[in-house]
Amino acid sequence: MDEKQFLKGYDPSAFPPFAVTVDVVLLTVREGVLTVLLVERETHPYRGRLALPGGFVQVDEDLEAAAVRRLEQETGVRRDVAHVEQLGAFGNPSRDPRMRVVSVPYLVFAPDLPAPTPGIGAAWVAWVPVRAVEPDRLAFDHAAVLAAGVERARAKLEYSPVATAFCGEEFTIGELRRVYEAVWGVALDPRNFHRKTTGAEGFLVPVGRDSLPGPEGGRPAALYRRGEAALLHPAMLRPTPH
Amino acid sequence: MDEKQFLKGYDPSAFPPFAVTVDVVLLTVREGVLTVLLVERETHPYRGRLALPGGFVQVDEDLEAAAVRRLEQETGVRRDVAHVEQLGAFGNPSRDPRMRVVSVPYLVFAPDLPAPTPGIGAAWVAWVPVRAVEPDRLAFDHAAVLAAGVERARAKLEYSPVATAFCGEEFTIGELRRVYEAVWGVALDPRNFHRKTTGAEGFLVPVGRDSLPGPEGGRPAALYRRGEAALLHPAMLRPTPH
DNA sequence: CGAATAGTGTCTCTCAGACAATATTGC
DNA sequence: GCAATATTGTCTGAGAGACACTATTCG
Repeated sequence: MDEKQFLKGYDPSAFPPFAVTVDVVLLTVREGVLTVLLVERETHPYRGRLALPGGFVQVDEDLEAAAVRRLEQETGVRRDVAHVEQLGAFGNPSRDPRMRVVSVPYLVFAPDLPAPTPGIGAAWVAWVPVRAVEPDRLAFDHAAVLAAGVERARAKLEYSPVATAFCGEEFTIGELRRVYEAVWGVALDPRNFHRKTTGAEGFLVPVGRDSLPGPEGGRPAALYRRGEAALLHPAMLRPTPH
Repeated sequence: MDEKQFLKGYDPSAFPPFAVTVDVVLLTVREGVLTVLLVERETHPYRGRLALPGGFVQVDEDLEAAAVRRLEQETGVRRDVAHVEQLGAFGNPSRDPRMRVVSVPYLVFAPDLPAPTPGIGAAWVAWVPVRAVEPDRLAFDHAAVLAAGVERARAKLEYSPVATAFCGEEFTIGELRRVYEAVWGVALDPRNFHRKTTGAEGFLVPVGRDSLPGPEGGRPAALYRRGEAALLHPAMLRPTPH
């Protein structure tokens, strides 16, 4: 049988049927606290429980396109103001009581945003500080997905410039430092942080203007934009726990 | 409608039908060269083309279990002599001409092994040096999967002790150095390498015996096993390209 | 002025790369 | 001895954390 005949006669039902979903781990920093967007499910299964936003991938839709679509539908965040990366695949056979589902979560970093309005499939949408999330209250295996996302975020800040995705287009070194402090959950020395960020080749580009002084007073800070570097040299290493 | 009724009346065909496969990027170091295991496909699509070993996930089978099963079926490698980690999800809608397929590749590091015998779905199995793989000759999107696996391997050697998975149970510093040199494709200074590996807390545990002298002559080397550390402190950084 | 934040400089310690020197094997 | 590999040690420079000090704003 030649390939054409083979394809024509091909029977998809010969393969185990799966559904594929995408979930979105949307992280931001609000008031100095690492925060994740959660929805309350309004349909079974796990109706009424908190969950990551997400949904089924359509037949001709790319995985990342599906995640970006759900992101826009449920939160109004456009992909061009955010960093989006795949977090892996979660496919434990018992993770969804309906049928066999493999979920491909995407990790998104966005600047602080106005509170989103509930969208498709969600009764309620809110920003929740990551430290306040009770793992057992999340639907499906979303506690593990969220934990993987937070750990990825912490590691990624060390060697890539993605922390800037949590800031606006222009930002000060102090704002960037508060991002690192929120994601890592540690206090950093402002003086060493300034020296290291401005010293890392291609990380930051000075805008040439100063910020307005903040509500707390203090000297206005120089504004920066993100530079071209894809990797941080030298890396911004987390303080060692011991 | 309560949850029970909902589940009872649930119709899986309401969701887009996907197939899910696992692929295995099995890397080893043979004669100082980073090498990947490839098969020749004996079925459509891409019949006769080179591909990564892999196959469909069964309905009640965990993703990693499916990858380990294919690994054992096609190569005889048991998971306890190898390092296995998920590499992500590849789900471009056009990646398989038969139907919509999402593949979840797994990255495996194993010590040098005897040549495997062809297994299910493969006409031919062989070790191929990674540098000799012609990307356009690979089936599906396996060139991209392989590239992701090799890049992950290179990065992972820097901050984790997984390089030891390429060695046997007991190994010398020189054998470990040749792993790093093969994966990174660079020459390393044996003296600095020795100082750094033996100095990294928990990386290596001395066995207390020496290896037999090699065929090239030279002083016998002390044998080591892998230590308990999950992360390398300090990291083994790749030489910067410039 | 003091409080708050921004930014510069300095000191010390760790660690990376370069490479000298010594140790132990086979031939 | 000579070639090859293993191992220890030494030097120098980059970069980390600790922290003194100056700069600029508001009240």
